[in-house]
This record gives sequence, structure tokens and C-alpha cells, in this order.
Amino acid sequence: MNVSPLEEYGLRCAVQLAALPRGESLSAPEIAEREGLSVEYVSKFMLLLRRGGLVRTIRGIKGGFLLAKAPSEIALKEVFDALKQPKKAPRGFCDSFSGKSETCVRSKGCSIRPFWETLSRHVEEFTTRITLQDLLQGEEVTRGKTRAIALEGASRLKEEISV
Amino acid sequence: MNVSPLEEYGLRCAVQLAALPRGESLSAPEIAEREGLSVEYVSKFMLLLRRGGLVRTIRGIKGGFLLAKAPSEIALKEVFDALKQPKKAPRGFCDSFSGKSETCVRSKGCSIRPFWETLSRHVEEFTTRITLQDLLQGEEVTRGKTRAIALEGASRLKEEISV
DNA sequence: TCAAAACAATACTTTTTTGTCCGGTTTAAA
DNA sequence: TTTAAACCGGACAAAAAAGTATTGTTTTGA
Repeated sequence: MNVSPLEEYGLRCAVQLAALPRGESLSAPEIAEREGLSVEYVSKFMLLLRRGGLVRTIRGIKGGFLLAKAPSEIALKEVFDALKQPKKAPRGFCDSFSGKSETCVRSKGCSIRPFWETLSRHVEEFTTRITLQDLLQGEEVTRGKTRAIALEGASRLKEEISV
Repeated sequence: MNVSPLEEYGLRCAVQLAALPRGESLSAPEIAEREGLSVEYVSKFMLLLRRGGLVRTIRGIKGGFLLAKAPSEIALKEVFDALKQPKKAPRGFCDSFSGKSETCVRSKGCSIRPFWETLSRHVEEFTTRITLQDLLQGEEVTRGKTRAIALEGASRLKEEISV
């Protein structure tokens, strides 16, 4: 239950692009310089982000990267999804079954799944609602928005319960 | 942002112990059998859980493992903490600074930290409040409790805001 | 007392992930 | 048309994590 380097650095690079004036681009060496990473490594993230449709590239000398959409249109979840390991499906509880068995031993009556599902849902809610724009606007806005999400989610729960 | 095998399997093994009648123990081969894991692997988890103070062991033939506390006294967070890699501090955003710099490049004005902190706090809230006992009691109870936690957290937020 | 079964702990192997390297293509400008 | 700077993308190396093996210690009971 932790953040992979790919996720952190990739998000940081995306934020760098989000901070640019609309229409401007940034080259890999420039991003690498700003984030203190190697150019090669940054290139790797950017390729993933491009394949995920979040970033457009300009080739040739004077080339670089820019966001494919406005920062306010890009949810953090999109960034994380783009950065996921290409082959590997993401691990949740119960996805994995252990070596000896053909399928999850507890396909039925799993004691862990309900907890895991609820938690995942909350995380997903956050990451789909917070955008690059929100991060740009800094601490105040991010905290404010997360509060709003929590409150709203809670009212929805209340309704579900009272029905 | 995913669950490590250690965390999942370790928690499962803990749940196996929680399901036992009070005072009874379970041997590594028995746990391994029930979870479809190798005995050696299970032993590894159990060692971590013991070092974390969550599990007591009985040595010798007829030996085994049992919880050191009542299932209702063991929060999931304790289990996860015990299973963390011994040396490695957990990765959060901003913990890591990249190769070239001595400290995090964005020690000040980090655009990612407030988001990350808020999310972590929520996750922590869940894992400290849900216990092994809750998992045992099944889907209904777990879902109900997670709802309650969400609602309560939201009211607290409301107070903070209105002050 | 001895053997069998179980925990203890560390070393080892395999797999996955992280991060780098390098030969290729594209494009702007001299 | 040549050159330099940048992206492309797969191969490769290094580090971390997952999972196994092994050797040793403890205890029960024949």
C-alpha cells in the first residue's frame, strides 16, 4: 500500500507540463533538470504518458512535450493509469491466488474483500476528482477540495443508508 | 498504490488465527494448507507478525501460532505495519528524492504533498479502525463500519470548517 | 534417550521493478 | 545538405522484492 517511483515521478512530470502557459512545451532535458532526474528516465515516463493519451509530443530539434488536454481535464487517476506497468494488471486483494491453487481459495466468503473494496472505492473517488489543475493551485485548494469530496461522499452514504 | 503480496498473505494468515476459538493455535503447515501457500512462506509471515507483537508462538512438536490479543484489539494497520519490510521505510510522496539532489527538490511549495497527505490520512483512518474481528464478522459488518467511519470523519470535517 | 514434528533464522534463488544505454528517426536551421 | 538537438523504443543492467531451502533449536511422546 505505497506509491511506486513510477507513479510519483510520472505525476511530477505531468505537473511540470500543467504549470506551463497554454500551448507551450517542455523538453525532456528541461523536465529532467527541474525534477533532478536523468533525461533517459524522464523520457520513459513521457512515453507512457503519451501512450496514455495525456501528452502530445513535438519531435525534432526544438521538440518537447505538452499536455493533450487542459490541466483541469486531467484527473490524477488518468495519470496513474497511464503509468501502470504495461503488462501487469493492478494487484488488488483476491486478484492473486497462490501458487498451488487454480483460483482464489476464497472465491466465496472471502473475509478480506469487503474491506478492500470499500477502501479502493475511496481512493478511486479521490484520484478521479482531483485534477492536475487542483494540484497546481496549491495546498489551500487541494485541502479544500478533498474536504468537499469527503463531505459529499458522506451525504451520499447517508442517503443510501436512510433508503 | 497497490497491495504487496506480503500484506495480503500476512493479513490472511492473521485472519486464520482470528477465526480460531479463543486459546487455540494453528501450525504453519495447517495455515499453509488453508491458504494454499508453502509452509516456508507462511513461516516467514508469521515470524514478522511475532516480531510485531501480534502473534504468540508455541514451539516444539504440537507447536503453532495464536494471536497475542483478542481479534477485536488488533487493527489492520498493526498487521500491515508488522509486515513492512524491516529496513525500508515506507514510501510516501516526497520521501524519495531523486538521484542527483541531496534532498527533495521541492522541499518547499511541493504541489503533490497536500494531496498525498490527505489521502494517506484517510487510508490510515480506515486501517486503524477496522479490526480482525470486523473482518471475521463478514461483509455486512465490514461495510457498515466503513460507512460509519466515513460519516464520522465527515462530521469532524464539518466542525473544523465551521469553527 | 531418541525420533519426529514444529518453530527460528538466515542464506539463497528467482522474479519483478527500476533505472540506464544506445542506435535509430525526426526536424530546424545554418 | 549537413549537423545538432530532440524524441522513439527496445535491450540491457542493477536493485529490490518475492519466494525457497537449509540448518539449527525446541518439545512431545514412544
